[in-house]
Amino acid sequence: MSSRSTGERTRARIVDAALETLRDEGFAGTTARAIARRGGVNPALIFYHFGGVNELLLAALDHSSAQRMARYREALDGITTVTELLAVMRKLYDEDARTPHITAVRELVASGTFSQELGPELITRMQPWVDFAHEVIDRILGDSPLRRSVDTRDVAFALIALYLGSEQVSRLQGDTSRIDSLFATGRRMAPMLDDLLGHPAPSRRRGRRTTRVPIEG
Amino acid sequence: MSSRSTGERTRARIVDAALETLRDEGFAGTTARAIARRGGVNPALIFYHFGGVNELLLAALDHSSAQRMARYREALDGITTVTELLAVMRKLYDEDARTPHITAVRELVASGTFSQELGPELITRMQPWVDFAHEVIDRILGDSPLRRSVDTRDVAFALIALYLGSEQVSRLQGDTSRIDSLFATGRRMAPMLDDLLGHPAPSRRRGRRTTRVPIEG
Amino acid sequence: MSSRSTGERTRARIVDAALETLRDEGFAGTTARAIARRGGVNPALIFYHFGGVNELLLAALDHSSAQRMARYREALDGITTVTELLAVMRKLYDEDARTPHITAVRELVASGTFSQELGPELITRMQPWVDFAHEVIDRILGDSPLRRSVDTRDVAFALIALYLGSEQVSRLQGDTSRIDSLFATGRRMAPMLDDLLGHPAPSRRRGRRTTRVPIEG
Amino acid sequence: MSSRSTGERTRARIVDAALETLRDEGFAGTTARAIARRGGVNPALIFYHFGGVNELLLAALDHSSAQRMARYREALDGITTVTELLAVMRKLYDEDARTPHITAVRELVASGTFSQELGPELITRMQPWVDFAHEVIDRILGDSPLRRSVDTRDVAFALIALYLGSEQVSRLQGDTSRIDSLFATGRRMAPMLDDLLGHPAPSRRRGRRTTRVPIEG
DNA sequence: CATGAATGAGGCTTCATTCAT
DNA sequence: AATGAATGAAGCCTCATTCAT
Repeated sequence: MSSRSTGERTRARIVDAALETLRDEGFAGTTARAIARRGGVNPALIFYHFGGVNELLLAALDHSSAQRMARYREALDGITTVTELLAVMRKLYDEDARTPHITAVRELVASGTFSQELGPELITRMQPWVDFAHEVIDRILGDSPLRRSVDTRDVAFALIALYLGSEQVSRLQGDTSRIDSLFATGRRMAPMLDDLLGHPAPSRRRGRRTTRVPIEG
Repeated sequence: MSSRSTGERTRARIVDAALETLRDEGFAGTTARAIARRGGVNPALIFYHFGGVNELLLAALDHSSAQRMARYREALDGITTVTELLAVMRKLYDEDARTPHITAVRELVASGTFSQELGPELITRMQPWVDFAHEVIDRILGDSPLRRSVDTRDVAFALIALYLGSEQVSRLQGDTSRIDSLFATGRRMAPMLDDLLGHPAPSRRRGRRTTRVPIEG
Repeated sequence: MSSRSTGERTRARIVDAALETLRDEGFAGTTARAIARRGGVNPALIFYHFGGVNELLLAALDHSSAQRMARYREALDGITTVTELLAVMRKLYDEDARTPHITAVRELVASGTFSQELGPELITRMQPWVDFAHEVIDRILGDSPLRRSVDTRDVAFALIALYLGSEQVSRLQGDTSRIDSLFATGRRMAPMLDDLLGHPAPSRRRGRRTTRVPIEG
Repeated sequence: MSSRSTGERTRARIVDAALETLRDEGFAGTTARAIARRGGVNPALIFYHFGGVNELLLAALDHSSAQRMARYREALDGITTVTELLAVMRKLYDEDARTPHITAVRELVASGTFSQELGPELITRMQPWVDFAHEVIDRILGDSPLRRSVDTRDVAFALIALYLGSEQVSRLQGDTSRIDSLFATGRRMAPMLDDLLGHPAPSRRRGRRTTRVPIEG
């Protein structure tokens, strides 16, 4: 159905343009004019449809976040081991990186932190991700004895911080290969962590893995 | 000796004001006027002494970074275990948080990422920290078997990303207690990691600790 | 038809204001604010409509130049003698002096000479006038024997230099009467030059003129 | 004798630097700082020694003008024919162009025209040159019959205007060869003018020259 | 729904000039 | 005689936002 009204189509164009501008120009470069230029629309439409630039950015964040959350929930559903987690996260991160999502989010979080207008809205919008991370971690930790010494909310917080921080640093350095490498290191250590957590090694490799994971393993 | 010339004192005031403004107003709020107001100084002096706002911010970063690096080197010298590392880092982080340092650095990194002027300078200035982190990690990993599966540069990258990301998220949320909690969790897990790394448990507790660290431990 | 859009009218007002400001305040006094004040317009409109002060000045030059060029071409069409040339030039110069044109042009040329932005643009815009002058000179020199010793491009250059220089000096002195006087002297010498060039004396005076032109002639 | 006091030497350095800056950067680029930088002195010295930038520029003009006037007077002394005039002027112009003089003067005249401070001073300083030109023209015209139709003050004005205008245009175009060419054309026409003025042809060429001067003549 | 025009605030920066030393 | 520091005015330009059409 192409039943979307003209206005809806315009709104979608503007939202997409906003995300792309955030990714390509950064928050400071994401002005009404820059967004409009990229979207091929009149800058005044941003105000007409969204009320202002900040409101547009939040709408764009909501849009992107909803899409990604759905995907994350689907992909991480049923994950119970670190090994699985990392394998799936690797894929999800690739997707995040292929869309403007991750950079746009980080730019918004970074630059909205001191904005009285954006700050509170960003906190609200980050909470579902914190809860979701917590939920996944919780599931993976299961009833492992580690549970007693680990605050799962801390781990959720750390993972989100690491996610944002990694994107930040690699973006600054203009080199994302370190993130690939980090995932690789993570996956080599995952079995060891799963071992600590009392998770059986993946069935297809049962009996072959040990705690010590050689690089080529 | 208070033999500093008038100019040196002014420059120092401006540098301090710049760091404080970064911390309290964020990068976008760190305008020449805002800095000058905070420093009780004529805005033109920023250009007279530093040539421009960006140059001032880099000078401020250099200043803060040099101080912290000296402190970090001194405090982490000789550290060989995760347990020690976390204990010292806890102190260092507290210091970082008491000064404008950490927030200022993160604001600069976040907002300078898309700046053609700041970006390259920030990369250069971040490198010594990356190298330093790598050096410390390297020392702690020693010749542990884990070495074979862990890329120490990935760990250095991850720690720096986690450092920046944690500050970012807690600053957005306006709540730094999560970082305290994270450090606490880290310290409870440290002995386990040290165990994995083949480090002997701290002598005063020898024989009492096991891999499983109870929360109240 | 007064069907010009609001924008066109505003642009025209700004262009006129720019030329008048150049004439009355000189290049250094032709700031965005000064132009806007004179045009009764918000200074930001200069940037909205023209992109910048320099761009506006070039647009104003183009506007004025196009008008004058059309008039010059029309008025000098078919002129073949120095006598005619001076008679027509006298009129054209009066027109130039009644509009902001001539002073504006000279101010732009003078002050744009060292501007990397304006310089090249001014050269480009001066070329048609050089070509036009050359064309007229060429026609007047005809196939006179003088041709062999005179580089017509030199004469074109000299006339333009004289035009700009005369305006410069008389403007500095705040006295334009010298230019009137110079034209008068020129017209008294014109028949002599035409004689040298082999042009017949004007028909209505045929047979009466000689090379020697008495002042009262 | 190196009996010049330190102050005098400094003043001279500043004056030279001012002229060079005018020539190389134009009036707008001739700021206190730019002059001081070029002269290797402290900007405040300009105010200490001259009272202000404008006063310095006038002092520099006086300095340069006095030197050139002495040279012009000496070189043009006794000149009575157009041919001689052009030969000497060719040399003088070369000198003018080798020093910052001519460009500096023109920049000052052009940019000072609208300055309430500089304008009147420039008029005063230009007058001796107008008088001098008039004097030379007067001598060359002698008691030629042309005298009756030519206002010698107009010619003086025209020559000065041509001098300034030529420098202006050639400076804008970044090409001084047209001035060489113009001098050459002038010299080819000079004998004809001298003929009109009743001056005998130069003795060494007596009998060979006619009114018609072929280019290769 | 869309547009072009307009506005006022505020950004960085440069300048001539003065002052204390 | 010389210097480094300091100041206030003014320049250009960009932005979010609003309004009339």
